[in-house]
Amino acid sequence: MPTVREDVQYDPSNAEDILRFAKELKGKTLGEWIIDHENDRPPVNRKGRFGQILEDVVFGIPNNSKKAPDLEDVGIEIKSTPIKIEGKKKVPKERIVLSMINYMTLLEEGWDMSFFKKNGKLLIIFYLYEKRKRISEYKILDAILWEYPEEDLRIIRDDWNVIARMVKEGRAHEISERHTMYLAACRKGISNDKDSQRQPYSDEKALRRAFSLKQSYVGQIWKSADSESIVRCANMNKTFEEEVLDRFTPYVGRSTDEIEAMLGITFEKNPKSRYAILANKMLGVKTKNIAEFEKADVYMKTIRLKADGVPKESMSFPSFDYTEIVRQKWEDSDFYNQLNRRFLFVIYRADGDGLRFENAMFWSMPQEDLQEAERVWKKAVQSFKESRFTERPKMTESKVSHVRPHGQSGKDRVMANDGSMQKKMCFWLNAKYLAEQIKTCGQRKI
DNA sequence: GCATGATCATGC
DNA sequence: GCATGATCATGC
Repeated sequence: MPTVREDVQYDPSNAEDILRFAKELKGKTLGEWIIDHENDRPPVNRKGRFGQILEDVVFGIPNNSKKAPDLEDVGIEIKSTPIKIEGKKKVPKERIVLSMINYMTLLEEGWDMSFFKKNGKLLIIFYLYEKRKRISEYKILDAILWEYPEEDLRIIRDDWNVIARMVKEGRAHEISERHTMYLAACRKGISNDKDSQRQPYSDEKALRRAFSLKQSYVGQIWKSADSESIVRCANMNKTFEEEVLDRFTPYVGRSTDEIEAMLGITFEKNPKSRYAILANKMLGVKTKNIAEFEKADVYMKTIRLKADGVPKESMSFPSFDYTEIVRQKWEDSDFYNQLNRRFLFVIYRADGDGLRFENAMFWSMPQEDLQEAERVWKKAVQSFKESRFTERPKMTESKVSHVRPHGQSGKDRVMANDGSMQKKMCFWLNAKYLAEQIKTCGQRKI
């Protein structure tokens, strides 16, 4: 029996071609395939039905539960997973369920055979789940070929070991999803005795379980589908930071007009985000979601210097929630988390009427300044606790940071910890402090 | 010229 | 509709 039907429009032995075919599904619905099958395949909304139809009708792979991946030649397993709309965001609706766990054979099969061989490479089709629609109407959002990044694989392998160890210790019946990080043993089927499984080192029956990728991890995969990778095609001998800074090199010293001309962009108006947009363009990416930036928690900020090298403005951070902040400790506060990461400063300097791109640099806050920020934060929190909302730390009181309004207008108010309505505020890094940091950091040279 | 308050533009 | 990054405006 052939692995795939003969009329499929892709080459099942060529991963690239499979991905091409899958990408072409974007924007389509299963309805486009199953019209002719309406009678024998009523599109009832039933768990897993979307995946079955997709594999069968679109990819031409008959339903099976064999050990080998769906596309055996290239070792690719096809998975479809629903995305739902939550507020304004699209997020995964479920975990992705992988192969069943067979407690009796798990240990002898080992990591490779029991897990990696079938689940190591996934072709993931994301579709938009909409409550009132039939599955033939769900729109396919995206398709990606997923291979686990090295650092994720380490964690997943640890997760697998946790599960295997419990089987080895005769505790398969105690396995739970909360024991693992990315990979989980999720329950499968109904929880009655009839459905329970034997395990090798105990007489106790264990629930049927399958390997699955946790919903939060699916969220990471989904996000990465949506972002771009800088190092994907980069020179492997360079570090990530070197690669990033190199992208900016051709523009160093050029005026923003020149850069815009080089990049072929024009601004009709003069949006406040102009230089941030320009920074993204110089990096050579279309979106803001640069995969490595997200993973490494790098925070890109544009800075405009006056001719004398001092930033024109202080640097703002997201506004805080009074009710939250008074309950938080410094170590788990938002401001601490915002500061305690790597920054990428994209720096422009005033030159005549316009601006010149000076350079880009990575920066992290020195420890002693982080302590100073902590002092400012604690002072602000103390004032809020005592309902002294106007006595917030001013720029003159600390060399590092201060608190200032940050709303959409002066009328932009939020509920404070004492129930009163107060102006929306945020922490800022002082312009002068930034000037000093840029100077010392700049001497280390990019 | 600087500190502080206020607001704009974008995108989710 | 609002959070966010960024910048503008004003008064001392």
